[in-house]
Amino acid sequence: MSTADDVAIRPEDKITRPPAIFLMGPTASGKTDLAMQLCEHLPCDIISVDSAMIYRGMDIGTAKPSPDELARTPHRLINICDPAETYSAADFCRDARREMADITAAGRIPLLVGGTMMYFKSLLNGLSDMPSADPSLRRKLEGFAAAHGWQALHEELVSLDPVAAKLIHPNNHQRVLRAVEVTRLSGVRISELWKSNKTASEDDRGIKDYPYFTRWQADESNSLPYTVTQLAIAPKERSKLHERISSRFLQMLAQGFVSEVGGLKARGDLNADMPSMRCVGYRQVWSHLDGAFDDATMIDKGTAATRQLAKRQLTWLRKWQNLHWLDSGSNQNLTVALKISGLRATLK
RNA sequence: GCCCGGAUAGCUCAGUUGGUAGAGCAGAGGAUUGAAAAUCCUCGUGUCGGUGGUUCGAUUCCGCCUCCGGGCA
Repeated sequence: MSTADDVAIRPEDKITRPPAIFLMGPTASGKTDLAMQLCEHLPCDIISVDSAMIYRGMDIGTAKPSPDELARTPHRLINICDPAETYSAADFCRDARREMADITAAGRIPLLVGGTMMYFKSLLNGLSDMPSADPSLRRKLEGFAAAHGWQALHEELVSLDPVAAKLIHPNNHQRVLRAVEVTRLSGVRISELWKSNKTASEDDRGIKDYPYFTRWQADESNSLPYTVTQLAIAPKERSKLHERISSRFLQMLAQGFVSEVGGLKARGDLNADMPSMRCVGYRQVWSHLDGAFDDATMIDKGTAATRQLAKRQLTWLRKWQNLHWLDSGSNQNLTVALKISGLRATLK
């Protein structure tokens, strides 16, 4: 296995690593518009980094670009799954790398645009080599939890992997389950695969009850072989973002969001627990169609969920390294983005 | 006009047998390795509608006033 230095200091890498651009930002910040503008000035092809736009038939609620826009500026990794399917960060890494290589081979620049920060992070740093989800094992573990309590499954994790058990809150069923799953399938503790450092908590914000923390250490053999310009866009004021979220949600409703969800519901093979139907907006409209609450409540809950999503996206971005910030309200973003990318020489 | 309820955190409400108060939601901060638009953690001082009275002490009891429901005329 190579170390960070092996890779970082090879001078030819600096020369041979092709360019790529990341454009990140919270929902409703204007990413798509800016990306399409960039495409008019750079030889870029867009790859969507969005865990909801992957689904076919989920157009209005995911704020997917219109067919017109897609015809003019194609987006890769949109409409690649049926809403009954699941997709993962690992699937994304594999697909995105394939598309990036394809774009690069054509002499063009991959422009990755989206709001799924976990996907960006995984792509950039690489995921550790661990087994993927095993539905039948998950069913078994969920059954165990249903019978004996989630606390019991967490106790199981304490015996299998005490470090992970310490890092994963017992209430976080999803991650407790995953940690047990990995150990059961691979025989290796997930905390080893994370390459966790057992360290005194130097940085204990948010995890002060936990005496360990981990760093997501890039596996250099896995990390992205590109020279990446990383851009983030958001309004300066949170209140401005909230306004944009609210007006965009109303606009989605005016475009027929409720009947879009109604159509998906009418298929009969989808349910509210699937990842696709847990997406922001879809979940609230689904419940509304079930009669759980009226229009006004659905709008309140839908916009609140969107605001919460945006907040979590900003939490990722706030600590992101090597990020260049753009203000959604500015009209200089295109100029600034071109300048930062250092790719003026390739202007069309 | 009269009677009965309400008036407490941004919202919906609980509560204090009189010792200045707490839930849910919203909001803020954080975590984040195959579900990630997911999942989870942390954070609650607010003239307890106004005003006068009783009291050592009133958000709590009493009077009046204002506003909002509902009922009767």
